[in-house]
Amino acid sequence: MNVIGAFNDTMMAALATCGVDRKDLTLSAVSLERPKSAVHGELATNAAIVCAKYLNRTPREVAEQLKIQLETDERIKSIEIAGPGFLNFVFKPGFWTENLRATISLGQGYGRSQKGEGRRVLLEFVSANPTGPLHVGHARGAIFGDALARLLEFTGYQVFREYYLNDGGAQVDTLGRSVYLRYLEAIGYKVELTNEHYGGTYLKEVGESLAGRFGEKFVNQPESVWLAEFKRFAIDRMVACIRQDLAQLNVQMDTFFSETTLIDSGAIEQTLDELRRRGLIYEGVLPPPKGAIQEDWEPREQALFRSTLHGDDVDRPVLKADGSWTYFAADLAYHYNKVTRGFDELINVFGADHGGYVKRIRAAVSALSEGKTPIDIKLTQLVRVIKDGGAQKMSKRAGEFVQLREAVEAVGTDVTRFTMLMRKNDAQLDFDFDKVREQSKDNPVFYVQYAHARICSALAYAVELGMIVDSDDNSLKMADLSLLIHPAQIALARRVSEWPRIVDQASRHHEPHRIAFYLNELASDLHSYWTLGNREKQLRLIQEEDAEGTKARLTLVRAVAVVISTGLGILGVKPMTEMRD
RNA sequence: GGCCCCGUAGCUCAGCAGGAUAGAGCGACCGCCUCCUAAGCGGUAGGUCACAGGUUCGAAUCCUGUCGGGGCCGCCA
Repeated sequence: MNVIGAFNDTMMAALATCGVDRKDLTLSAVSLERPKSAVHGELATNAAIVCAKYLNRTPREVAEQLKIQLETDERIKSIEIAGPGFLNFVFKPGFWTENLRATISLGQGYGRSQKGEGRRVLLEFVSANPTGPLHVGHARGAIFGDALARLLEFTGYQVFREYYLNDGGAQVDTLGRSVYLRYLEAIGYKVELTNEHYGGTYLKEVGESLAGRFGEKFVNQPESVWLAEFKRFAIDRMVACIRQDLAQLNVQMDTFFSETTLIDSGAIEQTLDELRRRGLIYEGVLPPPKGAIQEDWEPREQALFRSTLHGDDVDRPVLKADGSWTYFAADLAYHYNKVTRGFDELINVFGADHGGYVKRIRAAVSALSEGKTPIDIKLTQLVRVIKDGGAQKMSKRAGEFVQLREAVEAVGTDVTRFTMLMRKNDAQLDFDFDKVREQSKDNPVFYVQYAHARICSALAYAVELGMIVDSDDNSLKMADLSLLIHPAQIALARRVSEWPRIVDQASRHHEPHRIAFYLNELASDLHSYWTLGNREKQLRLIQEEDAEGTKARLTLVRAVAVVISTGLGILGVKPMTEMRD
């Protein structure tokens, strides 16, 4: 049920009778939206302006004809032509309020759509190197990706959540050597970690486990004896740790895709063979990077991927000087794998430090799928952690980064999630430890939660008074909604009606933050209405002498609660039914 | 040098696929609880949407350039 969408269809039909071909592209520029100012009606359209040129008539004429067409519609109260040819609509109150009944009937299904038509989307996110626990910066990608997944599922897509595990590169050797030192340390040797090692104390227990398992077996042994085993052991531990961190954020992966399986299975060679067959791999010499002076740079002939044919700036090497694959070669194989798994769309969520990688991945997918598989790459910008009034530096190698677990334990999963979703993904974010744990009004999540809790409280009170049967919605479904006539009530109902449209836009743009902002506005409308009841007694939700009116008003706020609860669900935040301590 | 992101109120940020008089929160100031939760509400003050061109009936939004902040730039991942 989407009353605005339904009216939009009516309008488009009317436009067709004015002579606009429904397939014409100018129709995509036609909008039906809530004007900024209330004097321009409840909804306004630019249809007449947009189509005037196409119809070879003045906007005013088109507007007049549209007005006559639509004026007889039973939903309409009045239509006004304004400015250069806008049509401003005011609807009968029932247009908005009857939607409340539908909202309650549909419950968590209100706003859900089948826009995605079951298309299969592979969403790759987090993909942090398995060399330590997640930190606050990773949390943003994790939360963004997970909320996006929920949003897409809500709009009819089938989403697969995947973590790409970089368990094959040199950084994993570093990890293996680091735990070897911790292993020696656990046995009782004095060791010195250099900046060639990961110094985080979280590796100590890994060393202790290894000592417990192997005793002194690997002491004074060459790397070739122990490295492979220590690497594997450490990675398993790190992955388990990362899973825990994600679970604490309420994030679950469907798959962890291992880089080493690509190497071991020969998938990289196969992918490169395929590309070579298509003439996209060649031996060549790259120009030196401009600007930044690199004293050790030397021209070298190497195998290159012709990514410039697919929109990249330079061709990319796939083979290192020592004969091993570059990271990008593995990535080509990985994305070839994604393409051949038959997904309809790919989405990658990267951290800002991978910004320089976007074009070559796009080029890779374009080449590997022959332009058939669309890919969207979302970058999440940096998170600055503010603690004790200052920004914290994060350096994994030095082991002094702010661990995610610590943060979530301090502020809670819901607050962490909501806070990070109140920012657009490509804007920088300050995660202010001190503020966010205050549980005060500086915290938008409490504002929304509070609105929901207030409604639950009122409903519970009405049950206590015997005015409705229980918090089950059946007693509300029969309410006489024509009793809702106050502007504040209509405004609230109107906001509820916007929900399907907000969901649709957020989904289309891959921007879950729009849900968070909408919920904030909805909560604001609710609080505003609630407080009006202090002054104007007839607006108070529960009035014992007015049973029918009470039901109607409770229907209104119950619908608000449904939307808040659904919206929070998309963000992965639990609604609260009470907030008393 | 090249590429990507950002530049909107004192601060942190929204601004929907170009629409009419640019918004919210925080901070400042003035008000509102005998009452369904004041973790709330109403009001006042605060803007050359970085700058300059261009496209358009119409630009914070699209294009080009300049300036400023951040990120990245073969043999790290």
